Amino acid sequence: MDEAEIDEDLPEQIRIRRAKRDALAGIGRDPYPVSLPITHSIAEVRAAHPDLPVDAHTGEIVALVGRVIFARNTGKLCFATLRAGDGSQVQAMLSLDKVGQEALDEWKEYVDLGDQVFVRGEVITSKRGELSVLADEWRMAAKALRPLPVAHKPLSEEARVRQRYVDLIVRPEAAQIARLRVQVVAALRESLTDRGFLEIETPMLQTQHGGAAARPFVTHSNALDIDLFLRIAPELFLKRAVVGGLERVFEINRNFRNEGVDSSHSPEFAMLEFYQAFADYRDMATITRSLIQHVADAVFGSQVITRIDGTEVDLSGPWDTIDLYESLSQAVGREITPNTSRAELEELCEQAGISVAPSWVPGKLVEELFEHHVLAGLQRPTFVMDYPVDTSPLVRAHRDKPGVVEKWDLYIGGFEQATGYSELVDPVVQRERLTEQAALAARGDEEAMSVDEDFLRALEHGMPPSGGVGMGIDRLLMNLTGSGIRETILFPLVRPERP
RNA sequence: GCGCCGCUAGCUCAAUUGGCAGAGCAGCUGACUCUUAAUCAGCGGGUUGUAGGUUCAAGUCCUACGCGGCGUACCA
Repeated sequence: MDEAEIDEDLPEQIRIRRAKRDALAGIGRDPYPVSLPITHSIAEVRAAHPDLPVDAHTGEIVALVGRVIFARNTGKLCFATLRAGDGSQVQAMLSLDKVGQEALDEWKEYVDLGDQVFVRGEVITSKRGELSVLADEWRMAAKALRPLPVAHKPLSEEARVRQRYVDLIVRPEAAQIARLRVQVVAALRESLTDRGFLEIETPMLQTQHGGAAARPFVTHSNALDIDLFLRIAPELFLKRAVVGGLERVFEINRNFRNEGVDSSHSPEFAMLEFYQAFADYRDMATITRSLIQHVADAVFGSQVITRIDGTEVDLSGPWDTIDLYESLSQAVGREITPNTSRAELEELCEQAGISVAPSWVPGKLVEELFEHHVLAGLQRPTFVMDYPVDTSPLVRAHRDKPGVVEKWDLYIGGFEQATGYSELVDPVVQRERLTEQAALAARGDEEAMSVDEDFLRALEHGMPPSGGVGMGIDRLLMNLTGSGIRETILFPLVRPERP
């Protein structure tokens, strides 16, 4: 296809903008100049003049760049609202008096919504009081070839996700969430570092499938000629570090799980995991609560947060703690224990309308029943304590209660926000558990872990009693902002568009 | 995976029983020196997701496929 044919296919608005780009170049105005003599950011100008009276002249000359998001042209006076990436805005004014006929005509001819423009001039306020730069000069900073979507109608969710660059321009909340995420992660790092935790990086490409119950993505190393797994969790490597004497470690990084995609699940998601030697799951619950509360204080200045969607979430105070088996027993009006028979659990599942897969272990049935009967009521932050042993192969047995492990799940806003363990450190017991997992895998359970001999060898060198926590970063953002997971991840995975 | 709903102009949406494919914003031309989603006058812009089928006639009905949303299952 030659260029003329391509031009034929382009939508009218893009053809016109291309022509403007070419025309600018034709009159010696670079539509994409390599540098511009900028003196101020829009935010700086705003901050320097917080409350000027109407029709004020400051005498201060500034030169700045912003994207044109609204334009109002009259015969001899043009207005444009310029927005910077941080969301700050200022009005540009071009009057015939100041810029002259030629510059004014060029402005009207070549500037479209979405263009980034440079203006230099005096900081003033208009007769309606709007903070403005009264230009004595303007230049194109970057000509946009595509029209901006309508600013007053919400972009469709698909367009927001597929073209986040546009979403970030037209929807301030999108940029707000992106910036919030950075602050949240920084606050977590600061908190953990202050407690003596070392941030370490462990393999994303792993030769064994372990650390969580999930189906992995598989890839291949040409050099080694072996299949590799994108990690589903960093757990087994962080524990190796603890064995080696790095007694407080954490990692904030991506995990990959080849599973469902919905409003709270993404195939790649960010996770904080941290491990502390000589701590147990109760200590880890305390730390987790103060981490999240510190994030709230640091980012929002309060533990009671008004979210972007207007709803409120209260993260303050001590959080509720409930026992998994006790709360379930209460909810179903019958005592459920780790000894409750599989038949009885299946019957309860049937009554609750839960379809039971034959591969499910009894602990899985208990967790399903718990989610069905108890979970819906959990809006306030709540630690759910003491899980079945057969669904938690990396957790140590409870010190008092037979049949359960020292594990909690933290629920906030109705979904799981974090999980914490007293880690299983006995290499003999760990080997038994992993061997059971491998047997499940051999029977076709694609989520079951394999027997990681190197990990077991590490444990055989003696791992101190330790607590560990995994916390979803995207989900923390969801709880703090009230958004779906695809809004908290800047560029979530989407199926490619067809050519 | 399964089920339901959707896909129409650059963007957001409408189109009655199957009967001429429309609006707002954006764009183009013109007017306007204080606008704020500026206003006024005029004008363009469409392979209705793709491929088939039924019909005198399909945006609308049927089939397949693609993409998306929601629900459900698995998972954090």
